[in-house]
Amino acid sequence: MNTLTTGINLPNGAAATPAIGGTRYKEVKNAMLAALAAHEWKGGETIPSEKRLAERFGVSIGTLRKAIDELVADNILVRHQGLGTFVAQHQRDRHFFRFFRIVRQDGDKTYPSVTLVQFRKAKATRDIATLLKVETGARVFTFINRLALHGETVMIDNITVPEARFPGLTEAALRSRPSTLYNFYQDAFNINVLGTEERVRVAVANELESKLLEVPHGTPLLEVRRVAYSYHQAPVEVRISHANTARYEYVGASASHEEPL
Amino acid sequence: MNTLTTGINLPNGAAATPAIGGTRYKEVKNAMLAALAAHEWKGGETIPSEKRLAERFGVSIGTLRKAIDELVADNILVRHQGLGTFVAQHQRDRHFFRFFRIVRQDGDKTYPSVTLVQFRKAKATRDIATLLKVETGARVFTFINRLALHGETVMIDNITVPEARFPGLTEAALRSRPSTLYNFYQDAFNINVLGTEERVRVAVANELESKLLEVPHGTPLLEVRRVAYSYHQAPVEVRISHANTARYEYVGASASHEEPL
DNA sequence: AAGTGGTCTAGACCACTAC
DNA sequence: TAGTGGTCTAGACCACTTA
Repeated sequence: MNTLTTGINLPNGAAATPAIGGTRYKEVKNAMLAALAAHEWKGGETIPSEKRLAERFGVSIGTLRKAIDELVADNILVRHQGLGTFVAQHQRDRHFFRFFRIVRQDGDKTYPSVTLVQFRKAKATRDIATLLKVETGARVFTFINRLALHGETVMIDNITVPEARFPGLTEAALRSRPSTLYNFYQDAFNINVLGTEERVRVAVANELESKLLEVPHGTPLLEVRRVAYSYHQAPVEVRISHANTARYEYVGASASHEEPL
Repeated sequence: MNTLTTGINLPNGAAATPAIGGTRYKEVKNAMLAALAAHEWKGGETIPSEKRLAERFGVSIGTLRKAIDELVADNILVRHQGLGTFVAQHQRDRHFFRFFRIVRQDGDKTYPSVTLVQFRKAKATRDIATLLKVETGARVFTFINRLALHGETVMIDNITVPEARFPGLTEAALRSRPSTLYNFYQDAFNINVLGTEERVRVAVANELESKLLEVPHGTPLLEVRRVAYSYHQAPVEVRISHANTARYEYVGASASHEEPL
């Protein structure tokens, strides 16, 4: 009952940002997400220090940290003690296996060697358009990658991205990208893939796939349909993969806190 | 430079528990995990209040809360404002779809109707024994479930559990369980399934499966191999599922913070 | 040495639940 | 009304990085 301390804490709702989120730290988180989506801070860059951000949003360090905690848990930010907080960047050696989930049956994980097999402009089919949330017939780029592990072709990726989000994408740029595909999206088009949804079923090899995978026409394959999302759950890529699981397999759900990579 | 406040914080390492974990809240988390593994608090029960636990472990409420935060993130504890903190319990309507990942191709999620098809005692094969971390030839129970969705048989589960952890398991008990299988493990054997690992590939229907799934012998099916883990990553169940993905499919990795159910 | 994030504290106030 | 968890604060001290 210390009446002297009454009123020390600001009443809730007096936040500097008008964003709605129920609690202060949610408001701060949303404000930071908005800044990220608006490219105020870009992939790989450092964001302002906790102290500065706390002042900017008019909250205490503890509250600011709780907002950042969640953005780190979402793999959107990365903290480095002594260095600062960074916008997470897709890198070959970091988080690559969070998206690439094909491993040898003995558990061995290796990076695939990727070859671009086909690249063309096209118009979105109804199904693809629905997944990408664009109009049916909207202009898209579609390309096919062949993935090999230990020298063996294991999977064929059929990838579609909307032209509106990837203006000026060319086959040459795709071929000469220095790192992973998602790193390329981030560097060249400011598109940050934050998460994916995948559905898996059995399919059958078509002509191209049976040729590239060196299996008989009609061989059953594992089909993985992926939609990749950026900020605000905006879909940015649809990918249909067909894998030969004779010696490799798909790492499915883990149903526990995300495995450390 | 307020010398008066020097020494207010206890030097690190003066924790009440001898458990090692780098930081105080990790120590507290480990101590709580140990208490949970030792069944000091059982599934569905409430644990002591934050205030009491903070006193017990000799830390402040904030530190205690950080330990509980992680246990909640791991789906081991559940908080209810005004009620208390509980040991999470497997329930049909809560988290069921975290483990059951077969949905209709249009995305529709329904509970499967499960029928026990076979139950017998057996000895662990080398492969199963390796996964369960028991001796080859150790006594196990193995049973087969048929799962139907919308009246259609979609998946056959072949489940193996070690007898040492499931003493006295009977076919009758399995059949008369009132809720989900993992809820039954928890209630009847104090075994809390905390996470799973799954690998997916294409397989082929054997005689029993083709009969139950009503597909021709040799039809390609989706094979899901699961190992379920309890505290300390102890494996408690191996499950090999074969699914007909003509109208249903497997919900794969999400690569973002765990989807809200 | 200066600046960053990482941990920890002690306590206020709010929201919810049960009695 | 009492007890619980949920949010927020203000600040101390530690560990790490760079210069």
